[in-house]
Amino acid sequence: MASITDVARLAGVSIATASRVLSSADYAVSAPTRQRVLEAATRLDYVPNALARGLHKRQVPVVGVNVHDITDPYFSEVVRGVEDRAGDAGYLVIICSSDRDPEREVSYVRLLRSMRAGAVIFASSGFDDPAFNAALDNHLAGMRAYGAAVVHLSPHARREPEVSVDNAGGIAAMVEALVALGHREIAFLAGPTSLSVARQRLEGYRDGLAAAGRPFDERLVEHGGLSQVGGAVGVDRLRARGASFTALCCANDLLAIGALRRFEELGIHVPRQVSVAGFDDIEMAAMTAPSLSTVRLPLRELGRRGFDYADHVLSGEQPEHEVMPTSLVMRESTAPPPAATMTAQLPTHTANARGVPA
Amino acid sequence: MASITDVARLAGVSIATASRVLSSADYAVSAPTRQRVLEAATRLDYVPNALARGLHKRQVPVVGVNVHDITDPYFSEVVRGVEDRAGDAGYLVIICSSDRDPEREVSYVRLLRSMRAGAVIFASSGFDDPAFNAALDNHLAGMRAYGAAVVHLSPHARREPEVSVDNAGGIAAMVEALVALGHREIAFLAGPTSLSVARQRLEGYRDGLAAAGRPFDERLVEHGGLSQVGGAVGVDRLRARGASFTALCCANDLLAIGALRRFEELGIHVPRQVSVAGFDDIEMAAMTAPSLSTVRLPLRELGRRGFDYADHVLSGEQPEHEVMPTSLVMRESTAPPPAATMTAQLPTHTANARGVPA
DNA sequence: CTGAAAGCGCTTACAG
DNA sequence: CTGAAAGCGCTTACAG
Repeated sequence: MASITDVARLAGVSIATASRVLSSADYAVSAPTRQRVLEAATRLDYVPNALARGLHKRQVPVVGVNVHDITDPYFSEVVRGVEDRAGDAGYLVIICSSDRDPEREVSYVRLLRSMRAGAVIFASSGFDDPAFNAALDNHLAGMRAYGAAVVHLSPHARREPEVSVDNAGGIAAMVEALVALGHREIAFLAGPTSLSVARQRLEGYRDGLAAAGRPFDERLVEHGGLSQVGGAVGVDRLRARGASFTALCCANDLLAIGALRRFEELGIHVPRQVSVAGFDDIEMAAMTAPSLSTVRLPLRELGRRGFDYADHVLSGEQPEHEVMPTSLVMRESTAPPPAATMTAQLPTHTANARGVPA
Repeated sequence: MASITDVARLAGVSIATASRVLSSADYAVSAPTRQRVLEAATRLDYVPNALARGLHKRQVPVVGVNVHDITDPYFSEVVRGVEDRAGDAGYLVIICSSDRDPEREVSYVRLLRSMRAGAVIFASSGFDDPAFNAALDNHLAGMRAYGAAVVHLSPHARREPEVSVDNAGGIAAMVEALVALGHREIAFLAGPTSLSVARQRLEGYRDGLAAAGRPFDERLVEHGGLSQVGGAVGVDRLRARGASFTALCCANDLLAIGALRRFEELGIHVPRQVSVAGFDDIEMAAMTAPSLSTVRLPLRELGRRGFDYADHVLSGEQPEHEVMPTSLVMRESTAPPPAATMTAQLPTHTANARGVPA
């Protein structure tokens, strides 16, 4: 492995001069000298040692991305966006799947700090654990101390994200679209209140209702895990309670797909008897039967902007916070409501005309 | 940012001693001294500088994973497996999505080399471009020179993978299962011959046929991209040619899903009129209608073994190569064949009884 | 069990 | 435009 010393020797210059031409900064070096150094470098197959360089620069061109789980399509898409831009800037991207485990997250950030990563991007939303947040803030402060950029793509410990997606606006738009289709009673399958993203989406549901002039009725809301099982359970709970609705809006696609499956099992036709809408537009959303109407999030772009933001911070700027718009994707799972409301048509255990729990 | 010097000073010992207790190697240090150093370290919130350490050790605890695209579920699953084990070993994982672009792959490996990554794992299969392979081999040699481990999870430039999945065996097992269901004419949608993985799977198709005592007929094979579009196109080509078959085995799930959709459009019932089988068992395979019979690959485990292999190499061992078994997942898309062959039942443009092109 | 010192491979003021 | 030298923060023979 040739070092800069070998290159300098072969070129017959000092290592300072060799460094000046090799480090690609535009130092004033005479053309012939520069030439000789470049030749020596290629001859020796010189590859600079990023560790040595980083030791001096106090950081290395590496960006860590904190995700819930890299196999979750939401996050792999965001990571890919980060990678798109990182590649252009000569940065390597490290993935940190914390499985929403505060301890793992802290330990990853500590590792990133120890590696003197130039930036961390938090793609997954935070926890409300104070002890954990203190430890995390401590490491983040340590990172900022050596000049690293810290970027959040979702709410994190009460701090506003630097770049984010308009969760509330997206759900609100879907609710309004459902109202425009003629729905008057729209139920909502929310995620767990412990997740800030889920809270934002629930907020969007209220906003959409308000914008459409419809009242908010908490009996039409069910909380649960953001999974298919959660969707099935949500449908059952709503029905057991005799909730009356013609459309079901969900906090994410998995929830919606779970609901779709459950309705199918129950022999309830979507969208003829009930409309179902998701959120995220994961790949699977286009493949279900019926295909899912949902809200598309510009995830890859979110990742790109996240890196750009970090890049700007690294060059000493103070970039603007940014909220990226979502877009509606109406497919087969939504349609105008049937003449009567669901409970009037469907056999539920305890249903009554107005959806009041029996 | 406290350095080891600060810790040593506060503890009243030399930095050599501080290093000996902090580097976690089991050096002989008196208990009270060790205690004082540890206290000083926590007091100062000391986080070791991995760059300085790596500069000395000539490598850093980082593993790069080369993938086609991190958003492809196949690869994100493998990466997650790598991450599972890397985490235990204190390694960080860098993802390198090369989009099957030789130049990008080479540039990523160069970057990994410059960062003195402890290991590279190639999850995606290689190219046959000689110029590219020379550049790649050069960087890989450079990495081995400083002690890095190089692991392949699929065939790469004629080299046997260190750890891999039994592609041929998996397809062969599916073909045999289809024969066991009663199918005698089984068509195959292969991937592009330029991909070694695709070649292995085609080989498996031949193996399975041979094992079941069925002849290989090249008119029942179609090549194309490993995508849904490729699946639809493959079905059309087979039919246009009047190929006669009761089961369609595909080189991957996307191909199979594309075929499923195409058959649906054509009004051909799966599995009543034709059985369809995939390969990979991506998440989507369980969600299609009908759900897809396929071959499950232990992808996460593949990633784990890949890291384990690297880890063993790093500790100076010479681990055994390993081929991981696949398993059949029979769902709704396969069933016994109809009494007559497809062409006898279905209206195709140029079909005739024996499937010979008109 | 502990310390002084050299060295890992770069970069960047500081002189000239 | 070029070089000598200090320093980034560690680890590890080498002595004692």
